[in-house]
Amino acid sequence: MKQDEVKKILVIVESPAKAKTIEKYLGDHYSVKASMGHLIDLPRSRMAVDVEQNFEPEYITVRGRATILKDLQKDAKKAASVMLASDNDREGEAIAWHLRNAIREKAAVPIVRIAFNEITPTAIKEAVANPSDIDEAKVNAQKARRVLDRLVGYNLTPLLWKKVKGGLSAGRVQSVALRLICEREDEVEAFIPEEYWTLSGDFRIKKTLWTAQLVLWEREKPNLKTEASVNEIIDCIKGKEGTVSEVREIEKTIKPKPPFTTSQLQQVAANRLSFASKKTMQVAQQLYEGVSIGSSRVGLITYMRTDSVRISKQALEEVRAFIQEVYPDELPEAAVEYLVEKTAQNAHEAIRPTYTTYRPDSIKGHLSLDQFKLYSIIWERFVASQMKPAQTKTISTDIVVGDALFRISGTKIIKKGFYQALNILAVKEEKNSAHYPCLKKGDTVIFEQFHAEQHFTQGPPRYTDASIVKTLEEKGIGRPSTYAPIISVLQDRYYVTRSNKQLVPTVLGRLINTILVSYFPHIVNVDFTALMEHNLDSVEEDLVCWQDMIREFYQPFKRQLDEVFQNLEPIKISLDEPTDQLCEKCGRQMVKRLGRFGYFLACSGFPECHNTKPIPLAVCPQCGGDIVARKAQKRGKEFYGCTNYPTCNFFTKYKPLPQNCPECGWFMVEKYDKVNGSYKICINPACNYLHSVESSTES
DNA sequence: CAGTGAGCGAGCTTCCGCTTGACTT
Repeated sequence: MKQDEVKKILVIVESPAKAKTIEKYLGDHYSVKASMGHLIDLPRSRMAVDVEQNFEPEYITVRGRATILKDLQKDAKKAASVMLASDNDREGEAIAWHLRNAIREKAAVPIVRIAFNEITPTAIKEAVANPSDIDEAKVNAQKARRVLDRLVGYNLTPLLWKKVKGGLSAGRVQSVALRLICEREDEVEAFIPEEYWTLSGDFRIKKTLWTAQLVLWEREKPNLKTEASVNEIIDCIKGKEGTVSEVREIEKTIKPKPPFTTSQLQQVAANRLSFASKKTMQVAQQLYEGVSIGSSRVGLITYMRTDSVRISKQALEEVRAFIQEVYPDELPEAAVEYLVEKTAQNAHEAIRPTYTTYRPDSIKGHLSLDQFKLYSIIWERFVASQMKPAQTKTISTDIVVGDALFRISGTKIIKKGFYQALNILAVKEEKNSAHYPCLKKGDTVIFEQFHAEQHFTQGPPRYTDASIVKTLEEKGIGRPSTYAPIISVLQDRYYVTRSNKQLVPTVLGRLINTILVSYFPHIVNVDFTALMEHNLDSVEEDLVCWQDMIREFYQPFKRQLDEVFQNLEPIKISLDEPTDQLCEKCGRQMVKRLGRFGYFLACSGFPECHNTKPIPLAVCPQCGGDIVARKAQKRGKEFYGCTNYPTCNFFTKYKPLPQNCPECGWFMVEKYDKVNGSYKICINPACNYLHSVESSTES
């Protein structure tokens, strides 16, 4: 009874997983609760920024978050004091500020702000011992950021509704991402592949056949545009003896890479594991929240939304002890330091395993395949980052034949260094050292055969999840928590589609981009965010008042906005795509059209003919009808059924793939299970055709 | 725990950033 009367100190953090850990560190006198992000924000339904009244924002409790806020207020009333421990960055400061205001309304308890940049007992205890006040200037910087994004988004978007059509959107971040993707597509289209040829020659040493590449012809880089030009060279050198003119050895030191930030994790997971950004974050969240190992639940990685490569002292000591034990020769004298980007807000550590001692292989049985893969790359990258560099030796051998210079080179690892910790992350050269021929200057070789090979110059690559995230991060656009949602929103708006792993703009996406770039080039610009961040810094340093910053941006923006609203003619170009289907009602061609609920087939004879139907995805194996996407009653998940329902009740929750089963002709679907990962399989339960996929891009 | 079944062509939609769960019978 008496214990209940002892008032505890209420600590409020953002993430519930963090709350649990911190409560453990702080002990009985503290109660740690989570806000789960922002609880108070601008309403979604209206602008809620009073441009006449000095840009005063109107804040409300976020829909669905009222109970959390009420509970926190209740807890605060019963507490001895409150410590606001939201993340130590701009958004975190704003969360703390809103919480303080809300708690003050209901409870007369002392409220302080505490901050820490890592979840370790030392850091937490130190933070608790050094409370401070909320940094009002930082809060103002967040306010400016929030208001600016609202003004941009909620002004540009209705312009698109009015001039193009409903359901569209525009914003400081998404519209720049769209622009990048569209401009890259322009380059891809403008690119004209050029033919070129290369020449290689085979020679033998004992039993082994080696292939050398032509690198110089008459002392110049060969510029071979046609097969005839290659043959000319071959004619000149055929039958001549080759002489080794030089053998060079180049040694190279290769340093390990820093531990993962969110952006780097998404890039590597996309490139190595074929994970979409969204999937990477979902799986990382699972690892962060914890998996059951034995009877306990273990959070396997640190927080996954971070822009920093910083590592806690405690983790450094642990990983060094681990390396000492497992790879004793690869432990550097001192811990390896990595530079934290100047633009990073640095509120969290890098993404790393919480305990290095949980080696991927030792806990594989407790993880799904995807969890195992993602955990492995996080673990490997972290351990490797604190090991000694690797060393390679490249032997490059030049062989002269007449006026031609051929070269053959091979690289060998001479010191494995951090490569020893890499398994999934290892690349070919790291796994097995390349061969090279044992030749020395003056040796002669006989070329048995020459090969002319035709090539074409490659155009610029389209953006992928990996490369768009990389670019956005480099330009400072978006934050770790938004990289994945940015890609999703472009797809949800039908601005961009995914083809294999590539991001391809749709006709609609390119139209929207053209409008935005034509009339708002300064805003839909990679430099706009950089300028904004620069100004926010001035607000944060209390050099500029946030309203002045916003006003300077808003006045010209508003003028331009009014002008475009008034003078731009509504865009009426057709976005319909022709199909080879004919309307069964009137015989005219059907077209693919984008409606409120996605694409559908419509008769091109509209409005005389009102025939519409869903897009067929596959042929029904039961009755030959069309399989189409359906939604279970409101908010339900999408499923796939036959258009002849209820006569035919064929039904599946798996999305049909474009190809049919080569064995029975039924359609194929992609399934996932924890043991095997993703695979393609025939929908026919009696058919066991299975086609495994190494890559799964969908989440 | 399993079952899930329109419409689009009119009258609602939207921003960025912080965080997790998530339908009905």
